Amino acid sequence: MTGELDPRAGWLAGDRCPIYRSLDVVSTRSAFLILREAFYGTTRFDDFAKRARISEPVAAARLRELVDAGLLEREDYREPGQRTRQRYKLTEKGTDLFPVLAALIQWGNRWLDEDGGPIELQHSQDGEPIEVELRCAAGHRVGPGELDLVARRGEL
Amino acid sequence: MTGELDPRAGWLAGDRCPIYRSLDVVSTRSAFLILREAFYGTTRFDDFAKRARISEPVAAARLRELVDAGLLEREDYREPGQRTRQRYKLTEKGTDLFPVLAALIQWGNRWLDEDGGPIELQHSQDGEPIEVELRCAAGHRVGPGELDLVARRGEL
DNA sequence: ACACTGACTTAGACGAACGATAGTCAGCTA
DNA sequence: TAGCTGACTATCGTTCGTCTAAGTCAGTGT
Repeated sequence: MTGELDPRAGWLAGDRCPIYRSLDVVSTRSAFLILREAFYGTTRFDDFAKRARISEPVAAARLRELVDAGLLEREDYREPGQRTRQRYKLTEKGTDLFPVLAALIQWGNRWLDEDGGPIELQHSQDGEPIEVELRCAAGHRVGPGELDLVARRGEL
Repeated sequence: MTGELDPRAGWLAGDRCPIYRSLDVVSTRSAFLILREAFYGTTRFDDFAKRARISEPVAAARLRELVDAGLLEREDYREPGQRTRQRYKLTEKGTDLFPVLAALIQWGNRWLDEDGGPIELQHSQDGEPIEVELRCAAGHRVGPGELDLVARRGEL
């Protein structure tokens, strides 16, 4: 990676760094696993704990944090003949984190599993496999060596 | 997200899940920050510690783990008149993790910073801003509701 | 020969993350 | 009214991630 930004400055190391900030919200394994379950369609407390294979206290803590951070929202709902319960739904902010998970899936499939991984993502319209890619506003696909990191106007 | 996969099965919860496996390699904040620095061009031990703002013992531990996992490689090098030193370089496996970092940058800029974030990624060829996107093999851009999670042949 | 620098390691302490186990509480259902 | 279930909370102990402070060690420059 190149760019006008002098990496020696290290000025991004502070809390303005978007990576650093993002990691404030999802830095733990359990947070990622809870989000994974949310994307898979899990909505109920017990299911989060069971499917993410984390203990209930951890599930409760993580769900609370993710709700506080605005990635999930708690919603009352009632099935006929049942009492009112809560379910957890991804907000737009939470949904927008999906590329991170998708990139982890893709990388894990490619590098950590001999068979290319047990699952893949497909486009529901045509069944074609999905890839995470970097693309510039002009529509070009961007390879690893073709990107610059630049400061926004007024930031340096 | 929909798909043939019954989320209730929870069969992905184990260690075959690519997300889970990926998190084995990079689950800590310091690992992400070390990788961030590697992408920014950092190569030397001290610089990793300083720029990622982590202590030297943590830098040493993380660098060792990342080398063991095959994301970085250690290389001897010698500047004229200097003694032989080591530097850390991203391998292909490590480089291929960049979309994860890029997705975190994008999400952090969008949701955690009022001004859209201090930095952005640009295509070095034409200076256009870069986005992380999901695209299927047929070339369609894939939105949040348009993806299926499916098991690979022989996996279910 | 001695100081200096880069690249670490060692020791000790602390809080956060996590698991296991057990308990609570509200509202159906019998 | 008593039991059952879903959704938690409480307590305890352990491991993990991290820090600070200090020490090591090899090669270079003086």
